[in-house]
Amino acid sequence: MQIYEELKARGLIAQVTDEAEIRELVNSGKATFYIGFDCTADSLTAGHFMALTLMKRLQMAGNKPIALIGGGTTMIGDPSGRTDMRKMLTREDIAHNAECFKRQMERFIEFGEGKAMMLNNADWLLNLNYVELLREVGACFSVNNMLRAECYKQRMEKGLSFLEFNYMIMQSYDFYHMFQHYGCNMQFGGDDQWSNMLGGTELIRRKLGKDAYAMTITLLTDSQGKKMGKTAGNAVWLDANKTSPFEFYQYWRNVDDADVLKCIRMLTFLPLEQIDEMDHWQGEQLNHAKEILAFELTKMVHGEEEANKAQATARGLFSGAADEANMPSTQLDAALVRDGKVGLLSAMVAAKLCSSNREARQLIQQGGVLVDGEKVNDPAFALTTEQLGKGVVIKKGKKVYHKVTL
RNA sequence: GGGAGCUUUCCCGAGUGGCCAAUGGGGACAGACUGUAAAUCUGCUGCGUAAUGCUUCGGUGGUUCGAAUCCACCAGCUCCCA
Repeated sequence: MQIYEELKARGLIAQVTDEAEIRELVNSGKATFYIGFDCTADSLTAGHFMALTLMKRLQMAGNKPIALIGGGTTMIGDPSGRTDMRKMLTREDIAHNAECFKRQMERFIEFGEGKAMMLNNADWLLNLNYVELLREVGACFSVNNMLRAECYKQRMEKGLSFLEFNYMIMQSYDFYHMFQHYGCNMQFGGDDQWSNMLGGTELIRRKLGKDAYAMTITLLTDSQGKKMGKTAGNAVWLDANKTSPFEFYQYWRNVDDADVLKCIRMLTFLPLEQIDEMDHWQGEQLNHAKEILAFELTKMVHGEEEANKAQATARGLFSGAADEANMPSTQLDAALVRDGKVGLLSAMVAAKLCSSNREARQLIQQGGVLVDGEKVNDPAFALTTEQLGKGVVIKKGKKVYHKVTL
């Protein structure tokens, strides 16, 4: 099976500009393609991960990836898929974030001579001259068409600033620039980028009379149609300091039945034949599929060793025999000790299991807290220093485990 | 540039002088049931408690015994006219 067919079979392709041409291009390994990453945070997220795997897949098929760091476009902020304006970031923040992105990407993609390239659009966007740009590319864009683009339409009610309106032009310019200077003939991106990407192919056609292609990746959404890769509004990060390998593992371990196979197919590198076999798994069997998913992804992001640890910890915890070695832990501040004890409430807040004593108390009263396997009903419960010396496992709800020590 | 309106707790959205920490919905979290799933039902959702305590309703200042609610100014946003 060739790469294009594989991508299709994995359900990764959402929209393409010209299927026949693109198939030919990627299958023959002649594509030089880019994917842009706007550096709005200091770590990549699970959402970016899919784009990285796609780069890798295409690289393995002989194509040449360009990872474009959005040092310039982040200065503007992409309005696509958002109902409010992004917070403006400073140049320093953006530079810092770009650096973090770079380090994380290097773990997945091989960069270097003849391999993948990493570029930063700050290098050409930040020095553009306004009037020149307007004359050079501004003339090629129809405001009428832009306003019809899906990504702006959604914003017509809430309001759209001129700054954000220009995002499409910047992204188009990126493609145009890389087409000329790096032979980049294709762009990939999330499906919400479709209109921005078309802007680029259109610009290249108008300015250079050449064809360039665009393809979007299916957005990874759960069965409710919500974007995956977030917990309680927080992103699942690839940085181990922001989302520990255990938490990362658990996130995937807990996906809905309805989404496991889709995730395995889209995100892992397991052979399709193997995945097809899992396809008819039902009920409890899917639990095993979830384990496979969680393990595979953790392995790719944090390495095999961490994946094994996370899996062992998870298995131990949920089969009752607690293996405390790898669970998240917190060392309590000695200042919390009163009369040789630390109140459970303050311990839980210190471990960030709750945001306030109030919340912790409520949890305890509802029977949601176990200390070393014993249910605690008394909010005044305290942990002795001897206990803490050995380490105490606090279980919040069904699946949050945390070890506290002194 | 002129005019109208809006700004409430995580989100949407009630509330137009005391009965408001503030209706309702969503989400989140917890309990039961389960397969570390979904659905369902229940609880809970500012902070702190011995407590009728404390701090909130864009910002600042004012009126009042008392304001999220009234007034003034400022800021942000939306709409209409130019």
